[in-house]
Amino acid sequence: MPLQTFENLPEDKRQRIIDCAVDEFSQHDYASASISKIVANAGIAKGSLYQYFNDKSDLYSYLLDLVSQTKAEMMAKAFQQEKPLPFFESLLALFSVMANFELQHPKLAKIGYKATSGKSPLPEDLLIKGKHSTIQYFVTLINQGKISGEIISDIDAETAAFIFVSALSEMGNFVSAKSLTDNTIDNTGKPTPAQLSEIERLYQQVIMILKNGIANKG
Amino acid sequence: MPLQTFENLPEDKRQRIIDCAVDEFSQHDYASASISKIVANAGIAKGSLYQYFNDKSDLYSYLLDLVSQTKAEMMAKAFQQEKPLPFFESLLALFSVMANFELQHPKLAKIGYKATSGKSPLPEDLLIKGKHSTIQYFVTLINQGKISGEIISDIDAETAAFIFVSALSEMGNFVSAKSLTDNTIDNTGKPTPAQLSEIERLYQQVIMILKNGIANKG
DNA sequence: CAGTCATATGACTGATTAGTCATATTCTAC
DNA sequence: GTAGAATATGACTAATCAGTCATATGACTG
Repeated sequence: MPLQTFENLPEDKRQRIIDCAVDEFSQHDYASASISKIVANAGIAKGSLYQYFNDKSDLYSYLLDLVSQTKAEMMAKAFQQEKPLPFFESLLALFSVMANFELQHPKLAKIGYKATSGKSPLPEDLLIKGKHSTIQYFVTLINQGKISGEIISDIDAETAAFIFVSALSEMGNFVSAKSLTDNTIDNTGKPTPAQLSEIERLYQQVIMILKNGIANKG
Repeated sequence: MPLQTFENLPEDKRQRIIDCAVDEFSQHDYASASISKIVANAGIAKGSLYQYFNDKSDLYSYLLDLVSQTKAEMMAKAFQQEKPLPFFESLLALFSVMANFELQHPKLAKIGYKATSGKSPLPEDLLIKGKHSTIQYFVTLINQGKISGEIISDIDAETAAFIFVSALSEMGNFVSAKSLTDNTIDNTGKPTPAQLSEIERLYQQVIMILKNGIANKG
């Protein structure tokens, strides 16, 4: 965790350091990310950074926390409402949160993606554990769907969960790849209404396919 | 491309160098992969490596070629037969090839995965082009399936293709993650029969879900 | 044996890295 | 104003990196 000195910093300076660190770690994996470049961009002395963080991995942990906290906040907002939703509405809400996270915090999303896709100093078993717990979350959701009768009971929950997680983790890339080819981007960092509706269409289509399949049963 | 001198090398030495380079580039992304470590492991002088390859990126290109050639060979073997298959059988064959590639050449698979998942010196647009062309391949396949009546005609082909590619690219990880938790691994590098049947079950399940969906329509 | 040529070598260069630490500056309290 | 604590600094260390090059080795030729 960062030292107290970092929390004591004036807000703008603290934010500038975070921004520069996020920039660097979103563009390079852990090993290649350069502390020297971060301090140069942030306009502080290297020694100063080591007043705020114990070492490189301490800074990296801080950023990972920032990623998961930001995502968790968006989740909490989306699900703040009442009772458990029907399965496919939960799925829609989840996809929506993930897509919005990608659009509103693309750099944080990249850091998270790098962390889970193998290029981070996280021990291999921790990574696998993380993925496994994400899959388990979906397994639970799917099993609830089976009980409520929304989902075919002899679907393999783990396989279905795997497909969801794959789609979910690649959707961000797909969305941003599509954005790059469109001319609909403004560079304010905020997604345009055109992008938003395009994305909404995308994940509704994805859920449609997962729900009904693509085979013609006529 | 590698220089002629590399092709002239005695087979065992050449293979040792390739093996060490594959080891290094499968464990680290391009920037972090170390030429110094490769030559140390291979037991050759650093100068020697530069007799065989122009520079680091030349060696890397060689490995990427190795990845795509190896995969292409497996594809060719799987599809050497006659006429175009029905859509879902093509899909099954494709999944099968990818899973076998992952199991038989896990290190090459890792290099390929790193190259497409953002951490390589490949220009961004080339990466996107690569992904796009993979998706386009599926789009074509799906559109053929629509014409032949196997696939619902108002499915969005690009969205479906995206789901396939996502599942395909994550399947390798999923398979190897499952292998790690099982006790069924022997360390000869070859997959055990138990693994193979487990994997076959997995991608049959995946195709089942993509085909029919998971919703209960009873 | 001598001459020629392809290959092998590892010390070296200049750049970059994470992290340190003695010194300097700034802030707080009296 | 002044003592003392907290913070800021950047030159420095030791390690590592990709890439170079003068020299050495060894194989083949006449």
